[in-house]
Amino acid sequence: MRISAKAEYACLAVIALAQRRLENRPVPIREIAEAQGIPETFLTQILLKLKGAGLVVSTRGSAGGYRLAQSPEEISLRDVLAVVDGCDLNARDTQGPAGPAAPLLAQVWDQIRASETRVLTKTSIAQLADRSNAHDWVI
Amino acid sequence: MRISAKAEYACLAVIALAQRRLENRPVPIREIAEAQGIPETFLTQILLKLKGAGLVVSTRGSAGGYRLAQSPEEISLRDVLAVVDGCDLNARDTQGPAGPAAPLLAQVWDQIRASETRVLTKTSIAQLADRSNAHDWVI
DNA sequence: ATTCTTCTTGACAAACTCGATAGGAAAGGT
DNA sequence: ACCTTTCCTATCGAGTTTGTCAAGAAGAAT
Repeated sequence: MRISAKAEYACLAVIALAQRRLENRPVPIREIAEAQGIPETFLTQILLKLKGAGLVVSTRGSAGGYRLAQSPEEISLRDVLAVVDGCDLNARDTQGPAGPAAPLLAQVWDQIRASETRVLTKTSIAQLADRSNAHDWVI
Repeated sequence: MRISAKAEYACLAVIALAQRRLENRPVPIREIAEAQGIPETFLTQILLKLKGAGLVVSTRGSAGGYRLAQSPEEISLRDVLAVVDGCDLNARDTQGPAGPAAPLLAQVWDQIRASETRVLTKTSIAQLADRSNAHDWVI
């Protein structure tokens, strides 16, 4: 029903990493934060989770930063959101009000989540990164 | 992305009212709360908002309670959710991070919201109430 | 009139989200 | 060796969500 700020930031960060992949060097947090307009301290925590999930890898030190662990074509929006939203994307809460009408509603929520998942799964990070580059090109 | 407890409670309450419409009498909050497993004091606030939006009407006094203001066929799930979620169902936040890739994501979020709205608009309270009655009938 | 039921209203508390702050650890440059 | 850069971790605070609690107002039944 509602897209959290954390989720959006995570997606933007991964897209930014995909766009700078050709430079073949780690991208510092600050650079991503400034480019995408994300609070730097919050992005720190998000990238840490993405690293824990194996989506990105980090390098420490003077020329350190983050880079993608996989190719952008293999990463879907759903993969990113599954990390930050705690994997409860399509695992519905089995602890509903348990009233007689609750299962009916749950059925509708499932239907909504299914169409949501369909869109997220078919949208890869590579698609978004390319589209964004194309947009910059026009300007 | 996520369905709030308040939203689910509101839908359950309206469905419950639809099911007891033939009895032609106001249904007290307590009765709805117990039947659907909703915290009674919280349901109080939700019904107040639904009344403010003109979806239900209330009668005070000894034989008082709530009843639907319209026929269940005219009420869609979206109508109910629009009330409790503060009308920001399809009005996307124009205050995004404003980074270069943000519009691309906003486009995807819009796509998701659109398919969401499609499901919610086509699902009427009457459909859910009937389905629930049929289910009880089988048992 | 009194009492009982029910809605109405406002204040309050626990949990989560969004972000800031501060200090530490690892690695590279000099 | 030293110092800078960067990641890493923990904690704290404002705001929202999710409820709870208690006192009040309005109407029906007796």
